[in-house]
Amino acid sequence: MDILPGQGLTLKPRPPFSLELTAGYHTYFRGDYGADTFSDGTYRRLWHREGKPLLATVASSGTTDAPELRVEVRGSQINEDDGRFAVERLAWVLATDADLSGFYSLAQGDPLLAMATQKLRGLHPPHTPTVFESLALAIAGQQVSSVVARIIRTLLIQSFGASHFDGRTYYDFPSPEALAEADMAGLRQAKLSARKAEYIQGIARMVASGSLNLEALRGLSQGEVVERLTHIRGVGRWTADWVMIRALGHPDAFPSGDLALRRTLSLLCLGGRPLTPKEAEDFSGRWSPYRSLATVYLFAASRLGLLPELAQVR
DNA sequence: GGCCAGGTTCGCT
DNA sequence: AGCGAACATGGC
Repeated sequence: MDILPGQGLTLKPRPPFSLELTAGYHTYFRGDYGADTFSDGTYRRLWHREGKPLLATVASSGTTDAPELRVEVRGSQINEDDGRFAVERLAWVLATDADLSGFYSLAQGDPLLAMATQKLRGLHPPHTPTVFESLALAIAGQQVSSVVARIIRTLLIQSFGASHFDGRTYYDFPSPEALAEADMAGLRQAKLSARKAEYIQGIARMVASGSLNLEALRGLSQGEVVERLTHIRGVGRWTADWVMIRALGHPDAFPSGDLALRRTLSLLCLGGRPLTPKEAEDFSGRWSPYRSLATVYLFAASRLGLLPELAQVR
């Protein structure tokens, strides 16, 4: 077990940045969720590089306006390249380079967002390490309630993403290879429906075999991403929207089919009157070209129980 | 026990 | 194009 490097790495996010909010979001502000852990001010996440497990821990050593993160990387026989890899991953996962200024300017002219950005100042849009991870997570969570989604996702990660070192068990998101080789019974034990198991395994097999390169979606326009993703069996518009927000870091995606998002919109903006996906889409136009951040802030507010306060704004 | 949840596909009109 | 059913499962 090595710790890298002795003197400690630092990461300087673009201010304002709140580790509490950004890392917290990964766990739905509950301490842990799947492979992500955030407790006692420390964010932990494991992933693999060239088959080697790397455990990164991050704690804040600055403030929201002068942010600085202390990073530690652990693993066996790790080298400086592993360290660089880990820091790069962290920068992406915590979106440390994200520029919030345009969104915050827009928010000044929108009472609801003004309140949300004030409450959630420094929240950067959290990203999944890989496109595959967000895609599989999204499919696992299709249609079911967030409570059920959490159960299914956690089981999936615990069943296929375990990694052992230093006498402990840690979890990474399962590799495409692991899910490609999984037997149907195992996937069903993770409470996936036969259909979802089939979707996820199908994608895992294509990625593992090299016939589908999800990482190549980076750099394509939103329209192209939607086009390509929705051609994959099991992936509809909702799933593509979430992948663009969570994995690709697109600025202006909006999952207008999302029931939770529509309910939030209904409560905060329409006094409880239900709205259709089309209406939600039209409504979201006012937040363009920052609709991804608007979505992230609304979900963060919801998970932190801030919706009642925000509902007062209008 | 029935119905609804952070959808998607498939088979009908 | 648009509509309904099926799909698993937890919670109210």
